[in-house]
Parts: sequence; C-alpha cells; structure tokens
Amino acid sequence: MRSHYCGAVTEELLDQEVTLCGWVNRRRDHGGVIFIDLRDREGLVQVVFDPDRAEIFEIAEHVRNEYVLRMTGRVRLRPEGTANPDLTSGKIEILGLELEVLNASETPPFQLDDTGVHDDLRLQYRYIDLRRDEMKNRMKMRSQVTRYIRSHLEEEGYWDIETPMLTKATPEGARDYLVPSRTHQGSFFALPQSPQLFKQLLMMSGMDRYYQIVRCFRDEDLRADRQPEFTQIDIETTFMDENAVMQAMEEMIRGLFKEILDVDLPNPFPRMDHSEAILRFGSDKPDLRIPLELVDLAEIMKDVEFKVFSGPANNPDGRIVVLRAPGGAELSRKQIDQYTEYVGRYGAKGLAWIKVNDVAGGRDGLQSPIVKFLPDDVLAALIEKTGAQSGDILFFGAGDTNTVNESMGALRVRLGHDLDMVDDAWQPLFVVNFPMFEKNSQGNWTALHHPFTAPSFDSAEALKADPGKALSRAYDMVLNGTELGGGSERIYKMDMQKAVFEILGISEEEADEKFGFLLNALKYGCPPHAGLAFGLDRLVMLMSGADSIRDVMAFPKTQTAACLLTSAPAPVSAKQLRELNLKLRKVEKAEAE
RNA sequence: GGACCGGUAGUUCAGCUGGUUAGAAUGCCGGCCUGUCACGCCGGAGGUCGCGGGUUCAAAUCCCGUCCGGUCCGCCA
Repeated sequence: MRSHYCGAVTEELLDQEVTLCGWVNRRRDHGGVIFIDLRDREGLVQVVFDPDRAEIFEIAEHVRNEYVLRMTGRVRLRPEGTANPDLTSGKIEILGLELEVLNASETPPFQLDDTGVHDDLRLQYRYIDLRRDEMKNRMKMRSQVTRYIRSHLEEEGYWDIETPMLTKATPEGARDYLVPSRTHQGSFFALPQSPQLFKQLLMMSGMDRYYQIVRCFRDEDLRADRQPEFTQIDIETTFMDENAVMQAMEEMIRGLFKEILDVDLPNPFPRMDHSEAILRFGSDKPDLRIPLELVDLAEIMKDVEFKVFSGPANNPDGRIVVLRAPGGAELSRKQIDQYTEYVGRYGAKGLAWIKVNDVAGGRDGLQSPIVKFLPDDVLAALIEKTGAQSGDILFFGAGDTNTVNESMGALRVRLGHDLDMVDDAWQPLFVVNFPMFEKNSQGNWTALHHPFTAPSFDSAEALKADPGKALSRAYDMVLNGTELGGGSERIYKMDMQKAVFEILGISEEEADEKFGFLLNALKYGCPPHAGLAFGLDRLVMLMSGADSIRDVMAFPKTQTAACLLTSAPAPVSAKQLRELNLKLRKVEKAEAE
C-alpha cells in the first residue's frame, strides 16, 4: 500500500517516486498551491499539490484535518530558503502526482496541537489523543523499555512464564477484583493482585529464573500513580540472596537508563536503612533530589516548659523535628497558613514556625509566636543544630511519631518544590532493613511487606520471641521519591512460615485453607529464592516525564475506575446474571438511611 | 468514607460584588490568495452556562442537592 513512512522520507530519496499513507496533519491552501503535512507514526512530510494537475488539485482542495490519504509523488528538494529545520524531512518535499482519499474525517473534537485538553475528553477520544506526538512518544518509549527488559532478562537466563489471570482471592493485601464462576456457582475467581505465589511455586518447580511482564489488579481507590489494572515487571530467582538480587536489578535499571535515555545512574545505588530514611526524610521512599532533612530535637526539647514540644520529646511513641527552609523567612502569613493546612491533611494538629531574620541577633533576631516559650540556650542550640542562616524559616513537627513523619516528610517534598530546590537529576536508592511487622490500630501485628518475606532472624523461635525486633530481608528500589519496585528474600522453610502466620494471627486452619497449596509445596524440596517486582507504568512515567501513569497507558481508567472510551463497567443482561446464579441487591437510597 | 479544585461556543478560557443581545482566542464554514509550514486577508455560523431544585422583579453569577473529571487523606505495596 505504501513504499515508505512519511517521517522516513529524506533527501536520500531525491527524485524517486514514493507512495505514502497517513493522516492530514494540516493543510495550507494558497489558492494556487496547496501544502499538506502528511503524518504517520514516524513523522511528518510536506506534500505539494499544484494546479497543473487539475484532477488531484481538486481533491486536495477538499481534504481536511485527519483525513486519511494515500498519495504517490516525487521527492524533490525544497526551493532555497524554504527548508524546515524542525522536520527530519524538512529539506525535501513531495510533489503530489496521485492522490486518493482513503477515508474522510469529521472535525476532531479537539485540536491535536492543543496541550490543555481536559482528561475526560482525551479519554473519551483516546484514539485521537494517542495520535499526538507526546502520547505516541510515550507509547514508543514504553515499548522500548519492555523490549530492553525482556532481552536483558532473557540474556541473563530468565524465562518468561505465564501465570493464571483467574485465580484465588487472597485474604491479605488489597481488595480483589472478583469473577463469578459459572461452572461452580456461588464461587469466585479473583484477578491476581500480583503473581506472587505462582512465581514462588515456579521457583519450587525448579524453573530457576523467571520473569513476566504481567497485568495486576487491585480494587482500591485511585491516584495519579495508581490504576486498577497496572503492569509489573515480575522477577524471581533461585539460590540468590538479597544482595545478589539487588545488584542484578540495579544493573538492569542502569542499563535501561543508559540505553533509552543515555543517562548514567550511580554505580552502585546507595542503600539506606528504612529507619534512617524515616529519621532523616520522614518517608520510606525519600526523594534524594531535595536537600532538606528533618532534624530530631528530642534532646534539645526534653526539658522545655512548652508541653507541645517537651511532651513528644519525652514520649517513646512521640517525635519532635524541625525542618529548615532556606530563604523561607519571606513566606507570607497566608503561605504559612497553607502549609499548616497541608500538614493538617496528614493529621498534624498545627505547624509551629520560627523566622530567622537575623541569626546573629539572638532572641531578637527571631520572629515567631512560640519563641517566648523557649529559653535562650534552647534557641541557641536550635540555631546551631539546624545550621540556620538569616532569611530561613524553621518549621516544627511535634506529636505522635507516625503523624510527624508523614506530615513533615510531605512538607519536606512540598517545600522542596515550592522553593525550587529539586535537583535536576536521577537519584535512585535501595531502602533496606524494613521492620518485619508493624502494629495496626487494633494492636495486632501485620506484615509490612507480605507474609512470605523472610525475616532477618534465622530461627522461628527467635522470631516469635520478639517480633517487633525483627527486620525483614526486603528491599525497595526508590527513584526520585517514587517506589519503583520492591521485593524480598522469601521464606522457604515450613517452621518459619508457620511462625509468621502465628504472629500475624492467622490460624492453622485459615492458613491451610488460603495458602495450603503453598505450604504443601514447602514440604517437597523448596529452594531458597528471592525476587522483586517493578511497576512498569511508574518506571515509564518517570522516564518519560509524565505526571500520571494514565499518560503512559494506552487506555487507562478514571479516578472512579471507569473507562470513558468503552463506558465500562456496564450492567449485564438478566440472562448473564442467571447463568452465573447471581442476583443484584436493590440499591434504594431511601431505605439505606 | 472525607477534603479541595474544575465543569460557560467544537476546544481552551474570561465573565461570577445578580441587571440590556453571555465575550476572546483557536477550531469550523464560505470567499480571495503560487512557497507556506501555528500561512495570510475578508466574511459568517456556532451556547440546555453539567443536571435538578430554591431565593429574587430578575440567576452563568447567590443557596441546597446531584452527576462528571482531577489532586489529595483514608485505603493501597
């Protein structure tokens, strides 16, 4: 049908006849001569129609944006001074000799070069949105990324093995998407939240090294970086400890960034203990591009009269920190109020602050509603410990540890952006040595990672004796404040797995019912194994500079998990429900009161 | 479940302290134009102001409810 891609026609084809197919990107009609920019996936080329050939000139006059054309013409140099350096094909143009309209187009609902079109319209007409260069390039990069990952892992001896999409609901973790079974009425499949258990079973099956670029499903509320269906690069290996896995994975990511973006990531990636990340950045996925850090003030504030500060300083479950924002003394009262409202979202009850107007001026150089509560020596220690300079502002977070970490960690990132202090760089790291368990609001132990993660303790007895002390052999790869992937060394011994279930309060019967197949497999020669999973969408989002993973998915869903293109989800027929032995409950608002 | 932002011409927005005929840009349609590339010039058409209710002599504008899109908290690894 065609001889070349539009974007691939260059001066190398001078004087040759080419046949092209594509869309009308734009038509410029000068009366006596018509230019059409013909567009396909690979780019644009200018086609010229002159009135000498009345028949095709007539056709060209009636062509409109987004018409699909097939044309044949001769490649020639553009007249001197009319080259377009913005196009790879800009030195040449094509003199139209034949022209066929393969299909007309209605006027598109939005202009392809309009950058501010609302998301809902873009999603409804996604097939038009995807024609835009920005979107097309993201799809291309995504394909390049998966190609690189696949070929790299294949070369390293990993096998691509598929796992079921129709599987079993899991009690832990996210809400499942359920699929009713027709042949087992009243029973349901679940779509996988991840292939976690299957990939472990593949290791037990002796597959040695596995990978899969695989769709996962989680029925939870959405965010800019969370979709109900998303793609993981899922990896698992046998007989490699966590250090070897981390090293192999960072090598892969380094290679990927070099290949696709020509970016050299650090070698090796820095590693940071989970406890250090929380202490310094208030986050388990610190954005190292931002130089600000939380400074702990427990020592300084222990004995002050000001209970808001001394209380948390003396409470083992409390924390008091300060965050120094360089140049922040210029912030207006309104801006400070906005930051107060911002930390309030994370549960902070307030946001105390001190403006350092003149660092040499002692108490008089400080401006703040709380300075009067703090003695001179504490103020001096504060200035010394934060390294505050004239013109800075100090923000204080005090309260229970989690609230302080979350609110001040978020404020740190927000200030970094607002004060334009985000380093233009790629800052990856591994966060390691996570706690194995944490207490939930009811005071029960829950797994920080998942219940198949191996603890740092070798013996099940030691683990049971003090679960709060145990670290896990888990690791998260973090890039610029986004969690790119995470994994762990897995439990491969029955007694350890049983101990973990016991600590989590999962009874033997329940464990048997939910995970019996895995526990059984542990009995038949289970090798040590470890792995991890990357979020492909987040990876491509970061690499392409997109603000949301929606922009690196061809057909994403809205925040309410709907597809505006197909109008999914949608009701089904009574017949379909009957076959599945399902009956809908009536939703009557009046009765629901 | 909750907080906040947005919804006005095909599109992106202005108008919003209530008051003649709701504007701009762009797109669209028509005419002119032989070197443009965001072509140019002239003319024209185009609106349930998301939806429902209320206040008022009068509502795009104020109030209540609701739907849709987005950001975030909760939720989620």
